[in-house]
Amino acid sequence: MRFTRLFTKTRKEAPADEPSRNAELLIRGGFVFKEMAGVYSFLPLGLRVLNKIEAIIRDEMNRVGGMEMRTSVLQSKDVWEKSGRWDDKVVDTWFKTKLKTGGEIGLSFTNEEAYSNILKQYVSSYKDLPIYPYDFKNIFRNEARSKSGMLRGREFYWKALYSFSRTEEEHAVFYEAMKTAYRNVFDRVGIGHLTFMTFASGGSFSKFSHEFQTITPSGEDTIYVDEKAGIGINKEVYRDEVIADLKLSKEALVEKKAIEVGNIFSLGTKFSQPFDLQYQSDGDEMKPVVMGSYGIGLSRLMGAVVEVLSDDKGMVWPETIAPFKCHLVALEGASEEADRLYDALTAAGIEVLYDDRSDKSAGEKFADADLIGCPVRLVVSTKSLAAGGVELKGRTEDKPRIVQEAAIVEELS
RNA sequence: CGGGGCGUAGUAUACCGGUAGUACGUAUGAUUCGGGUUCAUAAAGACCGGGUUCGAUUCCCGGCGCCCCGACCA
Repeated sequence: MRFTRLFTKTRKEAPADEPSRNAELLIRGGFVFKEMAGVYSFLPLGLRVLNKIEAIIRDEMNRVGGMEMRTSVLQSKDVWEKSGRWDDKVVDTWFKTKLKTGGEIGLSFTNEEAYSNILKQYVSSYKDLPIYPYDFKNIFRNEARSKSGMLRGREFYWKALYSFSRTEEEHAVFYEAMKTAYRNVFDRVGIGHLTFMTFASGGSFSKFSHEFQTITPSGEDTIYVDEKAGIGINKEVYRDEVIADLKLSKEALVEKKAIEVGNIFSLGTKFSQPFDLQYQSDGDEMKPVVMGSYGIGLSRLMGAVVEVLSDDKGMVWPETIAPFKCHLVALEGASEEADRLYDALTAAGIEVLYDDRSDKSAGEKFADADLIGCPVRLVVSTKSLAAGGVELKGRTEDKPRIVQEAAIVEELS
């Protein structure tokens, strides 16, 4: 991608009304556009990152047997009345509106009801189970106070998977597989070392739910972490008996602020009962389906990555989700060589953001490269050519090294 | 939802009851060419509604919006 073809621009100054680090950098870098509080549009650079995160999650969900589909955003009232969650006194974050014909509808704020309602039509036998459908979609919550940039939105993009199992035992096996899948996701997007599986309140069907909490001072949640054991306990269940139950010691637990980047939940028959979601067993008995829910907020995850991996110059994207693998800077007097290099890299399938602007100073281009945060920066200039090739520098490295032009493609492959 | 703060060019800010100033960005022309170079010129602005006043961007009221603290958060 040529820089001159991107319609977004970087900004030197941070918006005054965005004190959160993630939104500040994402807006300055031209990754997102703020529509209103808690609502962001994804610009070309931001969408590339979001798509890469999505691809990683999709891959991990498919590996555990997930089946991607897409539930609707508009939801009818009667479906939600079955679970009792249509009532504003029960759920106060609804966005509701009316149909021309008079009916009331809502914009989905979660998916349990939608899935239960759909599956009621398709599940009737033990042969139909287990199944693990999931989707990526925009979710709407009328938050009284959205905040912290991408971390708590009114409209956000998430992945939700629901498991439909025959028995508690079958559910438990899948639940464990999802723990691993989630670990993989956070490792692959580059924040695994800061992300801890955290025990949180479980509701009526299990002792605990599990949250995946990424440690950062800007986090909203308070957790107690045993870094050695790789386990955390959410403040909401931080009690002596819980610590003992998890075989942890109070001395090893350190209080930290963290962002909840994902959670997994055993639902039991909480939703299958009101939706009458049952199956006929091989012993000819009617049994309720055992459910679980597994969510990851992708837009929040993207914000969390920025929050924990950025430095004073800008964003620092892990290669797996960077908008481009390398940022090629052409300086005065080397545009022909830079063009050639861009073509060679592109032909080799390497993603390049090529700063081909002819009216910007070197300093400005370097500042933009740091802000945008691609893992590798290449500089082609008369100076680099005189030194024998192209300058290559990792985003977090101080000093560049010279690589021969002919060796660059191999170096980056 | 309770409390607090704030709404001025695209962005960041200043002043003011009487012609709204600056910087960044943008445009044009020079200049410079390895960490946001320098200079000239130009375009571009008071959230909405009401009130007070000869006159309101400024004061008052209401609305809307934004930010922060708290509450809430499958």
